[in-house]
Amino acid sequence: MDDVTKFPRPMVTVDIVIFSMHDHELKVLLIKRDIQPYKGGWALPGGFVHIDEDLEVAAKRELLEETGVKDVYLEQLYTFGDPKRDSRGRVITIAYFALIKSEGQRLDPKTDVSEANWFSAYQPPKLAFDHSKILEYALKRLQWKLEYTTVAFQFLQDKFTLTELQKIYETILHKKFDKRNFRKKIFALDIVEDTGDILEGMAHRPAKLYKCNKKIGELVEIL
Amino acid sequence: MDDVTKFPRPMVTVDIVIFSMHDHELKVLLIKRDIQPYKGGWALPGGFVHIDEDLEVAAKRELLEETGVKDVYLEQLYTFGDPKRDSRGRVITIAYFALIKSEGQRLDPKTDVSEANWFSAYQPPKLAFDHSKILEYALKRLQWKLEYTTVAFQFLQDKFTLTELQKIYETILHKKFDKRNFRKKIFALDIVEDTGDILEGMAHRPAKLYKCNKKIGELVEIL
DNA sequence: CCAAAAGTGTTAGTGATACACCCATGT
DNA sequence: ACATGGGTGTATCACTAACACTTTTGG
Repeated sequence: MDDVTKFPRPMVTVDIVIFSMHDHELKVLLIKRDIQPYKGGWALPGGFVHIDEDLEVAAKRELLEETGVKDVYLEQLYTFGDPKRDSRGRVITIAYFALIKSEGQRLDPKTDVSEANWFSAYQPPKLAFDHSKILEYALKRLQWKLEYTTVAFQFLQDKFTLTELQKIYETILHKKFDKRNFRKKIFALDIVEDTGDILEGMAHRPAKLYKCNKKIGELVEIL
Repeated sequence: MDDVTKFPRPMVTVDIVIFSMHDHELKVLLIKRDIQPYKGGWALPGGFVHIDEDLEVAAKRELLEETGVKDVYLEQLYTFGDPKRDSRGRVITIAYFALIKSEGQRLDPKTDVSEANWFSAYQPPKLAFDHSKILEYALKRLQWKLEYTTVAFQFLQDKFTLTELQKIYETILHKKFDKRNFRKKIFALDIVEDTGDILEGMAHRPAKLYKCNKKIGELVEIL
């Protein structure tokens, strides 16, 4: 058996768990399958890796094709390879984890998909294949990243208020933070900068707008 | 294109970065390749995933076949899929991260391999394919795991002295710790238990032997 | 008695938590 | 003037970091 290229080969896909924050709720983007198996069911966007295509490139391509979403924060999540996870045969999937700014983009699926939609990440519908397991794994990663890196800013526009930032943390980690302590911590970490602008038009005192001065995803112990 | 099983398929392998601690040095297990490409060169143990085999099972099987090592702590590390990483064609590899007790096992390669040996993990020889990159990634994971989980105990026998434990940390993280503070921390975390035994026969005061009372890899902020 | 590693406490500083009131705006 | 969320400081407690000497053994 010297010619290793003769081994039977599995199929390889990428699946993307993409999160966003809408109306103070964490959302995950799902697509409605228009082919079997699980036709008509909801699934993570994803698809087959082309034979000459890098994995991350494949993930970005599938995301764009199936949902119209681009310019995301993307990182590899985990590879799922249970031999029985797909009834069509051996399919190994490399799952990716993506974040996108709230109200960032319109959904505009192009291929293979009848519909793409945002769902509550904590109460998703039943999902095809082992996608529920992948989603759970992604949620854990998101929580971890929030506490130890600056990914939270990825959910926000370039300019944001500290209350918006705090809500991101509270929503994803399911706990309340003390406003004064939260701000003290953020300032002490020196990860935001006052832009000088304020958010007007509210029926209360206008909030200062800040921007992030670290690279997204940079390792900084936040909480 | 409804029959997705007709897509051209990549090859899929697993590679295992297995660490151990010998003579206060972190070691990685490498095998000498006896087939092309990189014949005669050093590489991480690994090989093709069988068509009906779970990924973790494949990693354990390859490790046993190529090195004789079993009963390891094993977790998935990362999936490397650069289309050019293997000259034989498209090969995607799921890298695993493994730890084994010091002086745990004898090396006893069975197949496809002329030789298996331990090398300094920080000054390894030139490696085949992109295995240097995989090793670097594994070293980072190891350092992280050491600080935030109880994996360090995986390097030690069931009973160990606190100085042995401290040396694991110092060797892998490249820094010295104060003996008193280190012990205070470990005791405060309540992760070790006095066995009542002592390590005799040294030309100095004998050390107490402790055991770990947490599951290996459990999440506990150590340092 | 010497060498070598084991074992042990205190202090000062830093960061975490808990907590309540005034401010600026739109209606 | 009132409702709404924005913005701020202090006191306590817990944890971290720095630091040196005595103990026990074998040779």
